[in-house]
Amino acid sequence: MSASTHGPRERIVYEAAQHLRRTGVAGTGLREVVSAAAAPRGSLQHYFPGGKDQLVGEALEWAGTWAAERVDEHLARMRRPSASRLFDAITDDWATDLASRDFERGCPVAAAVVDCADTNDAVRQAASAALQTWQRPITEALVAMGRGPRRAQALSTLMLCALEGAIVLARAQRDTAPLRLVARELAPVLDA
Amino acid sequence: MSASTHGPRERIVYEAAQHLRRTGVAGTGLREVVSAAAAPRGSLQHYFPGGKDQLVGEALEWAGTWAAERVDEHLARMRRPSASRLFDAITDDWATDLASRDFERGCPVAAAVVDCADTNDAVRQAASAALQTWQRPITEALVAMGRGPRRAQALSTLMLCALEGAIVLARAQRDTAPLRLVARELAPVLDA
DNA sequence: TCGCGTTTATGACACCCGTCATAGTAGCGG
DNA sequence: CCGCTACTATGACGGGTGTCATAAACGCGA
Repeated sequence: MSASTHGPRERIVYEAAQHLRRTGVAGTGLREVVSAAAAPRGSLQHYFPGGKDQLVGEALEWAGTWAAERVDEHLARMRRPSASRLFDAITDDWATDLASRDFERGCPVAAAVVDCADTNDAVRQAASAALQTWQRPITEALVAMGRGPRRAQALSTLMLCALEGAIVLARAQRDTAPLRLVARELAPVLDA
Repeated sequence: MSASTHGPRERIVYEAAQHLRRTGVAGTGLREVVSAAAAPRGSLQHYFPGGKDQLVGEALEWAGTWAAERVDEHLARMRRPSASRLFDAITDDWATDLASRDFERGCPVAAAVVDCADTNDAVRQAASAALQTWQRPITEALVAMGRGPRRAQALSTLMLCALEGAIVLARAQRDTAPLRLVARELAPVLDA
């Protein structure tokens, strides 16, 4: 969960993602990111000639694969996996993260969509791709549990919708209740 | 849905809300809002001495009450209202709005939360209040349908979570499918 | 030791931001 | 007509933004 491999480039991408989670795309200053990453400012134009768009894109990609790996970890840890148990684990992850950091950080993908869906198609596509990266292992797990591909896709979409919305509500009211609620209410649908 | 009463002040608030929906808080420039509202720039410091925070706060409040009224309209139009039918109507509203405007505009409340939950508590509180304003008529309708107050509250929270998340996913992939999906999948839970 | 890619350093650029100070104009009651 | 309030107009300020140009240091192979 910390700064992946130790190069400055990786640290910048990681720190960009974290900053995205807190203040969105427009609120994320490149100078600030670089200084938080303890990286030289000159590295920006060297490693990210595509400018801010490229950096944000890579941050989203990183976040997507990180989330996907996290899903796999949860699945590996379960002795008898089920859809509701997986969703429980994911929402619990987020509830813990939100509460422990005082609701500072949300989902970077949601931040990118909300800020850029209209004005920056490159970022929007990166967000969409990150979402797919995240969703794939969930869908595959559901298939492994016996659902048909279509049904698995629908259920994983439902999970991400409820999760993203619950994160927004949780941050708004500074309370993890929405996350616990969606986990509880969706369980019957997910396990049906 | 257009510019409420015709005063410059109202137009500014309305236009601020619309701009929030497109580019978030940080991406919303005051000069731009004022010019879109065809209002004099001087009106800003006259009507909103609290600065940008006040304007954003009022925009969120306006959006909250507007959404609440919309809920009441849907309920009034139904001959035999049910939880799933109400949720259908709401998601359908959003799907139509998103598609008709090419996924330009999302939910202003989500935008405010994503951008400011960490850095601007005044805006965060305004977002939370708007969410409550929106949720109340839904909860009350569910009570009128026979649910207990606690259950009604839980179900309305579930609706908003799924809706907010579905809006994010829909904008990311430029497809209203997530909205239709959550409406379909949640129906059994809502009507149980 | 030289040379040459890779990486870093730093300052400048033009632009947009929110806020404020200040002066101006309407419009209405007296 | 005056006077006062509500509103508008406009320019400036300080600061932050992403981007670029340019030069310096580094590090490794020859």
